[in-house]
Amino acid sequence: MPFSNVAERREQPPTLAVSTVIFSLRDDERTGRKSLWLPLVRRTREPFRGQWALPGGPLGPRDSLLDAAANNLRDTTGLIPRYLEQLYAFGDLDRSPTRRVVSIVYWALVREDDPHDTATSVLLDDPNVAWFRAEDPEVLGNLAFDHREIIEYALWRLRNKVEYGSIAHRLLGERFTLAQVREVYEAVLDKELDPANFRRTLRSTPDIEETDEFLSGGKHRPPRLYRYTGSTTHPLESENIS
Amino acid sequence: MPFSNVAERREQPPTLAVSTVIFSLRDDERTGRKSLWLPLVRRTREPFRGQWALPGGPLGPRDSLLDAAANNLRDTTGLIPRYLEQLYAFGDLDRSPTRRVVSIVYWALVREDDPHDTATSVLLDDPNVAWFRAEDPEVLGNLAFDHREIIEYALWRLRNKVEYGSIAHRLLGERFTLAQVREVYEAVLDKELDPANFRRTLRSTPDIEETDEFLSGGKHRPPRLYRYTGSTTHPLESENIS
DNA sequence: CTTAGTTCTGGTCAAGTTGACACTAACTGG
DNA sequence: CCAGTTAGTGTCAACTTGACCAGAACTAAG
Repeated sequence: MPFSNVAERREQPPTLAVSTVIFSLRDDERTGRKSLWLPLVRRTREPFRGQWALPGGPLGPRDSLLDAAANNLRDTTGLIPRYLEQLYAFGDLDRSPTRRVVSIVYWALVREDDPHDTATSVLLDDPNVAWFRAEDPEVLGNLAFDHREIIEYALWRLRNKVEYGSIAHRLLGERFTLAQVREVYEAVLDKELDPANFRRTLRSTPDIEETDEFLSGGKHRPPRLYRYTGSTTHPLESENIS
Repeated sequence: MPFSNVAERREQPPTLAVSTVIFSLRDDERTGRKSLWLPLVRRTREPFRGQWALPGGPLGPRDSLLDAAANNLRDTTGLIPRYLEQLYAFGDLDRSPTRRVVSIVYWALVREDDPHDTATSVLLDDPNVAWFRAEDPEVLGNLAFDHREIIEYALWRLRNKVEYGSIAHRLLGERFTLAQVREVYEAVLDKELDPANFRRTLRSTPDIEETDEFLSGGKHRPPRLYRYTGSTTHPLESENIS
């Protein structure tokens, strides 16, 4: 351990790191509904060796914050999310037991079946990366650093955001049924919604556009597919990955 | 200038700084209504010497991010806001022409007549600190660094926030009339609101409580004073200044 | 003292939105 | 072709919203 006491390490200039909370929608046998999952990486070094943590790493001198988050994510998990938004900067003095670290945390929404998302292969092969239910108390209770608070804050932000904006499409594919959008809302808000009323409100927003296609294969009338148009987020919050 | 070219300075570890956008509500003769004002400090050193900039400074090794913002604000402007919330971390490579700087930006809402707010004296005596209309194009067009974008983003966040939460009371005193709350909304949203309807909606929220007092002195029927109760913000976003 | 001017405050009404729910449409699988 | 399942439409009552009216309660002018 590089510093023997708190006073000493506090004199060091703060280190800058970047981490990411990634949410995806997956089936949850426990509830029968879909719910939110997130990938974690196992720490291979002290402190917190062996415990699960958010993917992250130091800020390189040549990377913007966003690039640093995206690059690190690619390297540690194989994920290349289309959507990455800054969540919060965490800078308390005692976040890490060994050094003063300020972490800029990003959050991402990914789709299980995204073609960009090469993660499936990487994640399956690497025992140090795995997906967990975002609200599993077992998981949240044993994370490294202050990552529990970070995830809980990310969940809070997600809920707030889904309520008054449309980010649901980021968890879905290019085309989607209204029932899929409803599943997103149900997973995030954790309650059931009336399909008919939900349809009515969604169709009244200008952001979602009907296509001529239908999704067949279910044991029922094939639902129409829709497409997302429009952008309600601030430029700062919708930068694209370079 | 410490580094002669871009490639060289980019190899340096990023410097961490903290800045703050402070909004206050003041009379605006131009519109007749109240509008948002913010204090800026004149830069005394290169780069951007002589131009106006947000108050800010480097992150000290012993300060949390919030403390750093609060302390710096006190030292440069004399302001001690009750409310300080993290806005965003700005970290693009070319924000500063001389060094790589990552700035954690906070934003604050202060009241003109806050007893905490010792700023009046300091601000009046110091020619390098002054208040400006937050949306004055003259001012926004001549700021140092990327501070124009930062302020515009802060305004955007403020509008979003005031729409679905109650932060108006932070710009007002302990007790306030409903008309004062309406003035806040009118200033932030930049449109007039119907007093009767506004009253109806405000009184239906549980966050605002009637008192037995009335405000006399106006040339009209004295309005009842109200008090704010309740807290809708996430713990992370309502930390108190130490 | 009266009256004009002002804002506060309570109310009404029509239009729009929301939640609950009934019912028909269109597919699959036996 | 019939049962099962979800898609999608329609309706109704309750609630919310915006526009506006009118009385209440103060100050200031005469």
